[in-house]
Amino acid sequence: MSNASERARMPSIRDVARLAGVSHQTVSRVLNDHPSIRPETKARVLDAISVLDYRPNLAARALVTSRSNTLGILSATIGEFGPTSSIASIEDAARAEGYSVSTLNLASTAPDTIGAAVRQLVREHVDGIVVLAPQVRVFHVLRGMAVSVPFVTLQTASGSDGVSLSADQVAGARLITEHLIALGHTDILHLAGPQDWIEAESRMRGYLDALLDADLPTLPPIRGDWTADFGYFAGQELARRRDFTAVFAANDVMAIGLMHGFRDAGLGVPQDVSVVGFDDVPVAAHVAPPLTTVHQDFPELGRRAVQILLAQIRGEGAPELGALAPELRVRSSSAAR
Amino acid sequence: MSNASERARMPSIRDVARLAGVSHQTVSRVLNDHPSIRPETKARVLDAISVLDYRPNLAARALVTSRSNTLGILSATIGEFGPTSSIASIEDAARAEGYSVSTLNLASTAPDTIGAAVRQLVREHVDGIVVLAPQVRVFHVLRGMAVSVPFVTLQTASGSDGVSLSADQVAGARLITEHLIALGHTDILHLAGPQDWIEAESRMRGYLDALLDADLPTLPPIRGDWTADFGYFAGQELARRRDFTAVFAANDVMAIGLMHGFRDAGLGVPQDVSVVGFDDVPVAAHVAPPLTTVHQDFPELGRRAVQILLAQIRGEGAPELGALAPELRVRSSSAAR
DNA sequence: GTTGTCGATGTGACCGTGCACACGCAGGAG
DNA sequence: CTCCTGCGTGTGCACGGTCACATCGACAAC
Repeated sequence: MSNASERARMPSIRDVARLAGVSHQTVSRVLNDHPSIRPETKARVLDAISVLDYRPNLAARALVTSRSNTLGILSATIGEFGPTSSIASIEDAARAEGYSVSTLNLASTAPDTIGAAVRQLVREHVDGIVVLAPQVRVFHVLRGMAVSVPFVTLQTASGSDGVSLSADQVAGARLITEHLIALGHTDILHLAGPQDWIEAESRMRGYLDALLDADLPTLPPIRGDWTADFGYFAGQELARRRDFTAVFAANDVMAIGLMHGFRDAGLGVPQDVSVVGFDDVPVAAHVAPPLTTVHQDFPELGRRAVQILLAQIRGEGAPELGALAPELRVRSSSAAR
Repeated sequence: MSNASERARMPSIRDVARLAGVSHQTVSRVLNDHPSIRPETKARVLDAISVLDYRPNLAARALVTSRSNTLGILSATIGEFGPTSSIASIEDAARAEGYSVSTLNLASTAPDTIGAAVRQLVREHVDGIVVLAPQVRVFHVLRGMAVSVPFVTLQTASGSDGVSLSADQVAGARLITEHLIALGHTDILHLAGPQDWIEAESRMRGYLDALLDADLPTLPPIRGDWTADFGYFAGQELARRRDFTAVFAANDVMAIGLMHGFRDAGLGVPQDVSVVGFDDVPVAAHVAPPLTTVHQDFPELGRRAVQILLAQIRGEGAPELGALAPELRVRSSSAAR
């Protein structure tokens, strides 16, 4: 009934030491498994630890070592499918390595917002940061601000300095564009992502490369915003023009909206026009018609990010990881011309 | 070129004090805006702070106050749409109140896994925990383990003790079932969520309540797993039976798969059978046919969770928040019989 | 004038760890 | 026998804050 449990201090390293009949330093050695310690002593300490149900105080440890065993995740993606899938796996991977994870969502990508976010994470003494901010701008800000902790960005590298990784977006886009070309399409339109997004640029580049290689004409791309609603309106508008027979949408969600727009305008997919997407979201296989798209292994991407970041933190060389090859998933939304 | 910057200690409260010509305690008072401090002194201190670019060391503060200004998020949902949307808003709300956020994903919901996760967060000294673990089992484990920090669960309360909140799932399910009844359907099937999930139970209850009130027969529900793939196979199977004219799927993703299954089996939606879902995922409005569903305000849910948790932490009374009313979104996948 | 109260500030201890260093003891080299 | 080396362990301090208490002057009440 009293506040006894509230007052009860957690057992400290010295309480353990007293019970085990050793000095606090010896306990510390056991905790950090220092080599030179007698097995018998170690056993006594471990005993005391379990008797008292002792847990090291992470704040105290962070204070003295000035490392927190925490990774920060800086995310500037509002509910996009890919990044969201990566986040969960980043977390798991980090926890598996004994790191905690502190997440921070960015509402805007204004440079000072980004700066403030990074500073906030630094304040929290994170040992490293994974950045999921696929906007070009964020990339530049980070490069310019001399972040004091190691960080990894999850996106296509646009330069060679700074550690960064991603699935090979260019290759994926090229793959799916070539798929359309192989089906006999010659007039292929691209419904792109927002200009600021690195992945939008990469996907467009892959698209352009494929067309160029095949000596096909390129149409001016439509700039979308990743949303299904935009895809829908674009579909309604585009149905009036008929100077294309296939559309490559930069992500599945826009592709689904686009098909809806075409449908409402009386255009059949894939009879009248082929539509393909990018990402392979879970419902892609089940919409009408099932969507041809490019599959990416987002969870693996997250795991690799952690691997690279930890190597950096520990001062090891970055593990050599080949680019993650995206895979074509051919379904029914694309057909021969 | 040297490691000068690496050696450079961050400025501490005493450095600031020295520069401002006051004691370290005065600086501390300024930081925690203590009332009795001369404006002039305060200005001098603030000056020194900005000159040195001083930032308080959170670990040191956490050590002495034994509070970390961090909230934990315990999530046992693998990529479900709803919880994922809530997480982002929980984070934002927490950051807005000056709290950091530490996220922890659960791979399994085994009791000891949950226990370990909670202990891990407690070890990290979080001041409170938001639990997004809609499984009944998790709920019971938490209730049984006397967690030493305040926590809030984001799900339908199945009892009155323990703070918990969610959109009113029962009401939403009832709403959409009544919609089907109003369209003249009398044989309505339910494609339910996994048995262990609280929300699956609530949605089923709403469905049953509506049928009971209307004196309609209930068919044994199908137990699904939330995935589109399951919905697809269920659709193919169910197409053989024709003892129903409408299906209420417990979430949109299953509904989309279900429609695909029906389609492949030659059944038209909504001509031959009506299909409705739950959640209102972004693509729901754009699949073929656009899906009738129930909209839930997940971000608001997250914000409220933080509000309640902080009130608990600060020892204030819980703010009285009415249940979040879900809204019916009628589209084309449901039609009169 | 003495005493009490209050505002503004300083002093020192303490939170729970890890680190640098010291110490005793054993064993091998000279 | 002395010296050195390395193992196993202990001692004291530092990390960067906050808290309890002391101090000191001004001013009001008696």
